[in-house]
Amino acid sequence: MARVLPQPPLTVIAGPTGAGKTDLAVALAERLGAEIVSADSQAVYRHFDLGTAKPEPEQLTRVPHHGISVVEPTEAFSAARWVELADAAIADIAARGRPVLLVGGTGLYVRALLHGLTDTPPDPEARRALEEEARRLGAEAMHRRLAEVDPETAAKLAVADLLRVVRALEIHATTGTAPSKLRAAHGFRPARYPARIHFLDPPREELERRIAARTRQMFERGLLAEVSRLVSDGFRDTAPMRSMGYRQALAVLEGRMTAEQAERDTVLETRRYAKRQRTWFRREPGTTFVAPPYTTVWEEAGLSAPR
RNA sequence: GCCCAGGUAGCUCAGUCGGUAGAGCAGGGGACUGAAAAUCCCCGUGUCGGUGGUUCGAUUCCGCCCCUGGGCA
Repeated sequence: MARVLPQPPLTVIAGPTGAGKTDLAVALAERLGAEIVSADSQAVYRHFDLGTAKPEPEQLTRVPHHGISVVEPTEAFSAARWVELADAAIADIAARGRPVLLVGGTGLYVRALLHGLTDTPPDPEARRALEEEARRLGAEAMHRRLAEVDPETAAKLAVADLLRVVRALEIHATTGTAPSKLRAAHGFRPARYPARIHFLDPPREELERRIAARTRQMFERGLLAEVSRLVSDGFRDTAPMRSMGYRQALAVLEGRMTAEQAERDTVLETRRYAKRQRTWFRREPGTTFVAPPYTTVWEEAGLSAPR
């Protein structure tokens, strides 16, 4: 665990896809002489460029970015690995005497960085065994089993949420302790970084417009071509291929969807995702929701908003 | 102008043998501790096109009107 040093609060710029995080962050970073650490679970993957809406090359040269295109899609990535990367980047930037701007919409990553995760690394073997059992016995049986070893966690998880049920059983299998106990103990640790989180929250209509425009642009710029390249490079069954936009583009290439359907579907999914992001950050401590033109973000950084 | 089929939730439609109605999609709310752009949970009142009539009671039956689609002129 990183040592908690006395430091000014970390400025975090969060917000739904399409709210304008990148543009704001780049402008702000230039004025502050800051560097940007990206908290985006998809932008970490190399080769997945168009559909993840990474910053433009021109923006990347204007301000140093960290956490973008840093792993191969075939690597098993995780929130914990991202935290390691982010910790290292933050330390580096601080050593250079420059401010840090944490920018991104992945709630789990932000929370993991700010508060840490429990010390329960994954156990691929245990997981594989559990997944195999789940295939044989079904979700109900797995949930029942979790209820025996950790009733508290079982009560919180829906039977159908196999992903979390299996992970909880995996933690129990490798540590011999109920995950709820580990989490409760973890809750008492101090924050790893004090932080001010600004959640960019455009009015619904505006956000919908921006999501639609941005999705159209992705397809126009050649998302289908990118995906076809990714498939022939062997990235068909990787995590980022499952994300919005990529999933739909793949369906088009495999003849399961028309291009129009794909674009429409991507817009819908992105809208829903934006809602989930809002829900997540609503209960993240230290978060303020701000509407465009986001002047309070500038003011809190000690600057006056441009124009 | 005539004939036929429809007009029910934002959309597509089901249904009520007369007791004011329900699915899918859309939409909304929520959960989230190492896959997280993932995974998962919950939420259905709307002048049943309008207006008269029959009836204790009409969205349901009858008349007329309006609208939409198709056919015939």
